[in-house]
Amino acid sequence: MKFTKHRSMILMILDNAQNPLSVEEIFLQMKEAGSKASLSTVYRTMEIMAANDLVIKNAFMDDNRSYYEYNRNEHKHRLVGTGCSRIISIEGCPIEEYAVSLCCQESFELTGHHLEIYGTCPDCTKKR
Amino acid sequence: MKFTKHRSMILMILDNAQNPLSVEEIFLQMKEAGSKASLSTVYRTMEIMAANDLVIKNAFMDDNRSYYEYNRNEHKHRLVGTGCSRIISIEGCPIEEYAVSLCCQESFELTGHHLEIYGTCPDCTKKR
DNA sequence: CTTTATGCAAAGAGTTTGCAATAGA
DNA sequence: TCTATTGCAAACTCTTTGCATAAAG
Repeated sequence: MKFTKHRSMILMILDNAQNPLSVEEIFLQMKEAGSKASLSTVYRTMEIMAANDLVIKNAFMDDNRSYYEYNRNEHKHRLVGTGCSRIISIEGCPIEEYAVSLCCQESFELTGHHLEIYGTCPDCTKKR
Repeated sequence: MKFTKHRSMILMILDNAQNPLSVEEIFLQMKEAGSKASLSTVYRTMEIMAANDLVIKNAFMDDNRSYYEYNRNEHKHRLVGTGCSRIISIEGCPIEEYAVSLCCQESFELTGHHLEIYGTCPDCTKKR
């Protein structure tokens, strides 16, 4: 796997992103930054990067598009304020132990999990 | 919203399904059962049913397709086989108690959470 | 009878692919 | 040099839409 201008730009964009980005969003940010990469290059690159664990492919958006985020190799969960998108990182993992025992019981080989908790933050609650 | 043959058949299929079904899967099952519904009818129907909370639209398969499941109005989590999309429903909610105490501690008002556990099922593990 | 649902075909998104040209190691 | 990457256009898949017809309430 070679490291080209396009690829380092993609990684930089994802590294700076607050949220997972769609291929089109990545492509547009590249364009803004002066890149002339083609859309198919971005598609191909994202696939390769996901296969190499440089990025994580997400599908939680239910709009039939793929989203990608930088893989920081850290296991994190978040409490997300649904009113304002305020985010609180959760210390530790409240589900790991459960996931292990569940997989053991079902004879699955555990590969991961996704957990996010949603709520209304104090400020948003006050405003109502 | 009118109740037609097509619609009751779709609900019946989803009610009997073990997993969320793609539009195409629903369409094929209808065909097998003798229905001549068109694909676009199924697409339109699923959208309407999701808007009316009769079904739940899912997007966790990361193949950029929509999946639908019958809405039993119950809180459910699952263990998803990443190799074959086999799904095992989890009994109870392993995170509810934690979510409540976390929100209490952060002065958030809990509104919900998303939890999904991923693994490789026994069959997929064998095949490797 | 009025409104909503349906079938069909065509259009629209998002994504993938073949191939020749290009650039990294 | 040699192989991996890129751009372009075309192809592909999933989904949506317009419109005339059919069926439900």
